[in-house]
Amino acid sequence: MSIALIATKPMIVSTKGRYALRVMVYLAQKAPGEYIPLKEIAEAEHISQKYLESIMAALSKADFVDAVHGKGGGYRLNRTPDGYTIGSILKLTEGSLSAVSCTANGPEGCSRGSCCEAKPMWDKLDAMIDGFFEGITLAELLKKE
Amino acid sequence: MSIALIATKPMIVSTKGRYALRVMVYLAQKAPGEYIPLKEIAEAEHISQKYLESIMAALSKADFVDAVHGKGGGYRLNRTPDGYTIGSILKLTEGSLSAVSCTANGPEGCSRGSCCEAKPMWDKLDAMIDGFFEGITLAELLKKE
DNA sequence: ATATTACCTACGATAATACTAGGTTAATCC
DNA sequence: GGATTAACCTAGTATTATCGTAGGTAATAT
Repeated sequence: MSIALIATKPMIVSTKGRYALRVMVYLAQKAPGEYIPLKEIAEAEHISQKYLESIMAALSKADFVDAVHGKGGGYRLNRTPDGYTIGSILKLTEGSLSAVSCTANGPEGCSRGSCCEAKPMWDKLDAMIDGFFEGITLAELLKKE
Repeated sequence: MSIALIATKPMIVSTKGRYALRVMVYLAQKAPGEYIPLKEIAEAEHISQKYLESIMAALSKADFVDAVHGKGGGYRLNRTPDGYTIGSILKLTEGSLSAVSCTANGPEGCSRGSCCEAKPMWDKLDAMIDGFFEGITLAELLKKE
């Protein structure tokens, strides 16, 4: 069984980051403290469970969620939803939110950096995007509309 | 001859769009009305001339630049530098500046759109990025620092 | 013990970017 | 008119990252 995917273009936030966000939203909507098995999340959200596993590994290793094995186990949030910024979740899964490669590899990632007319613009853009995502918490995402 | 490239991640603005910007900046710094052959630009900017050709085709077809064949020919800007927004140049070459695929394919590009908690956030982000790039002209990019 | 669930390593399919190759058309200069 | 210059056109390729699959191991429950 294969599902036709809509043609994708490189984006600043890929499927991976958006899946992570959806899992976090799902967990946030559950009773606090309750452990939710990944199978349930994958089915409810129609996301490949196997693919989700790799994402959960990152979230778990970074201590964004608690995990317990075995029956009755699963994942749960570690903090209240207002304790997560969207930026922190996306940075963890995407690695970086830089909009251009010029700024993605540290301050000296671009050899033309010192003489590039556009560099200040990219820096400003990155700062703006970072501020945008760091200014929103998971809790705020839940309040619909 | 092959040049090792720095590992790249998908970005909102790819090499293509940044090359287009560099060409436009280069042309803007020349005497207005003067035709500049692509060979000169490619050498000065250390960009593959062949690759630039495909970018120039888009800029020319969209009437961002004038082009004349033959000796003494080349490309030149069509307007004064303040007549181009960075957004217009990037949209032309990148196709879209959407940060997520959810919003890249029109308002109804995502099947989950109507019930997605994150959709308003993506829309807001896109609007912010669009406003950012549309608020900067080529002329402003030239004024260093 | 067995079922459940997280965790780990490796591989594969697809698609886009960033090129390369080789030509054709149009303009200028001698 | 021929040669040169330079834009334009079509097609192909290498690399890379994303997205997903496959099959196992470790830990916790009944």
